Amino acid sequence: MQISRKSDYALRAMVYIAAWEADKICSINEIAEAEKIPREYLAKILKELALQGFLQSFKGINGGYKLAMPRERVTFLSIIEAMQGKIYVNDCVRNAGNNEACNRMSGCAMHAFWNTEQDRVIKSLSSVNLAGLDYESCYPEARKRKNSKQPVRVA
Amino acid sequence: MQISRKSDYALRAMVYIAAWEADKICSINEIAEAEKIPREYLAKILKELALQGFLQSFKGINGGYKLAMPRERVTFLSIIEAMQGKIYVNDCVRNAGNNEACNRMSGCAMHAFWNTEQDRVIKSLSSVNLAGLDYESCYPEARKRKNSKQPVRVA
DNA sequence: GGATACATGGACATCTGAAATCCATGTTGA
DNA sequence: TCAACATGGATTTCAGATGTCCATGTATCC
Repeated sequence: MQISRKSDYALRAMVYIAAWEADKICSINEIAEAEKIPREYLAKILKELALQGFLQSFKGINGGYKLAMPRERVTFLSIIEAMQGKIYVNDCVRNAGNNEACNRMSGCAMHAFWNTEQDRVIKSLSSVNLAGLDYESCYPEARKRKNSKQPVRVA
Repeated sequence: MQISRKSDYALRAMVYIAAWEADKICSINEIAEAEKIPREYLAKILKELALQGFLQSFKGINGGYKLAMPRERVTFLSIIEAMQGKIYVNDCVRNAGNNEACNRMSGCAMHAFWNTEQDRVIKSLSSVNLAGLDYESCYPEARKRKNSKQPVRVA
């Protein structure tokens, strides 16, 4: 895997939105400025996130975006895959099962390793969600959320 | 990180060479054919690996490459970094410490996660080396190495 | 109802680096 | 002298990531 800038932007935007009260609507301009993300590019990303059900969009003046689902349900992995598609540490793993499988598939000396590594990465990225972050130290200006119980990330 | 095809080729080539007795010299053509790697591209890769001290090259007829150091000393990470340079799961981590550090560095809600993830990946890739692979099942045709004690990969 | 501040959508431009190829040259052993 | 190999460098291809522009639609406010 490689976290593309696009995914990183998406994550930052989602984290930013998640830092505020659930009903606050954040505009593209606001997020772009706060997170130093190219405005037009961010617009694309947010639209995509909305299409994929992560965000709810509001048009017109005072428009913008807010989370479309509870923070607990939004994992890093889901955001990243929404932007980049499925991620793989190595083509060796990506091609497992199809006809482009690596030529020494069955006996590939490294295959077991890549598989293990792949699982580990997926598990890690799945283990963090928007409810498990330390918003206070990151966005002190954000109003505190009502239910501020923060599940600890699985080590 | 993302394992580029180049790194994958390099790994496969190194694994192939490591499967044989230490004094066997493998030609580019031989490796290219066995591992299905574009011949000219592989030539570049092997030359680079030689320059960086992983392989020893032999010119002229019957020329080729053999390992330049004990298999134990060649980790996956070292090969990958030789091909791609330092790897990072996210620019957030790459820029740590320099002036392009992410704008919310100190309070970035995700920074701790990426750091942990980065360490984990590095540790994993460092934990496998050319001495810890199951060559028998992968290269049955390869003559068995003399010292065939195979350290088990750290789980 | 007009001005304003938003999102939308699509086309376009840029840029980068991975991946691959070509070919001319040097080296060695039979 | 030939065959089989490595070396070196220039060049190409190509896709995808990244970013920009602009015309259009929509909701709110005065």
